[in-house]
Amino acid sequence: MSTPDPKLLLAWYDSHARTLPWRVPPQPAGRRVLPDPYRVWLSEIMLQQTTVAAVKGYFDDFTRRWPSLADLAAADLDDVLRAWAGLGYYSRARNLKACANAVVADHGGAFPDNETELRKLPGIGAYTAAAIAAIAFDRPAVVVDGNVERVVSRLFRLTEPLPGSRPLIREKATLVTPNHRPGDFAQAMMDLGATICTPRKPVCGLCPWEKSCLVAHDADVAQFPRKAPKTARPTRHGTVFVVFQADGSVLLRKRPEKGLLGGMAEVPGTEWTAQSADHAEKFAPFICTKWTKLNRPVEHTFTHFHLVLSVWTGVADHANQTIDKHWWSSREAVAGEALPTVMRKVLKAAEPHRPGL
DNA sequence: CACTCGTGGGA
DNA sequence: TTCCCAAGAGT
Repeated sequence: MSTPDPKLLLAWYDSHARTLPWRVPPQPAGRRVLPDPYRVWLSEIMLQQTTVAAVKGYFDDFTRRWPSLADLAAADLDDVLRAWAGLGYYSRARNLKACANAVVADHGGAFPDNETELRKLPGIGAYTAAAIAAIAFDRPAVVVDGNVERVVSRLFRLTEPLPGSRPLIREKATLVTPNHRPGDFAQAMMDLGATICTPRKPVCGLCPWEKSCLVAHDADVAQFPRKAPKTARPTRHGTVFVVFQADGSVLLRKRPEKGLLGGMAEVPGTEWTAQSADHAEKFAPFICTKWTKLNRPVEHTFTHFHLVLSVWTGVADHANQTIDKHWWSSREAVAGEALPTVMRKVLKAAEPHRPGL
């Protein structure tokens, strides 16, 4: 069995590359056209643990609104958070803004072209530094993401489960990464992982590396890469209060800057705890005389826990009361708030109780 | 090193 | 329905 030949993968990529908004298509032999580093960086941040389908719309919105790095550096963080709402992993949005500021302040507004300097920027880890160096600057960086882990684990039939196998995966990835067209090679690995060497039902018959793959003809290709067993997801409980005014506006507040959903908007509520302690009456702000508890709680599953929220709704007794660190969001404004998906679920559940329908 | 940190879609 | 997962980073 021969070592996987980069030329075979690059030839496959030349005819099968996905067309993506942040990408420059593979060029004819001898030509090299590099993409805008700003767009490469933005796409890489958005794509961290996030599907291409989910990213596309956000990428279009961001690049339309902030066409250049300088535009993003000049933006308000809260505007960036509002634009990011729904995409998840919100620390990415904060680091995105911090990174834009740092590149302007410390690098004259141009991204550094090497992994070492890229790695020092907020939100850019080992993978993203290598990806930007390779894709935006065509540097021969070893790019190891989830796709590469899967492809390499299969090519070399690595039986040790993740994450323990990572050092060996990197070693093998280094072995196959060429000095020629490293940017296209990195993107080719991702396209291969996304369209051929997929997690569940890989299409080995269409793979340019089938002949050099040690598991292509196994019955259990999809069992690679092997992974350590996952721990069970606990359930947390909380109570939230959807307070309306007669004009249909709703009371919101801002979550703490750090931690889960950091800096995002929410309706007021209790802490989320393991016990379903319903201290609702004690917590409820004294701005509504009458409260209604929804029959059905709102449920939402995060990466590491499941959340069950009891939802109480009420209409404020007096118009435009000022409440410290809260604000009233009008019907028109709610859509543009930095509300994470779980809070949009809460508002949707309370919608039948909103005045002035 | 192990844990935190979102979401929507597909099987 | 339930589970898994998708171009990881920060601590």
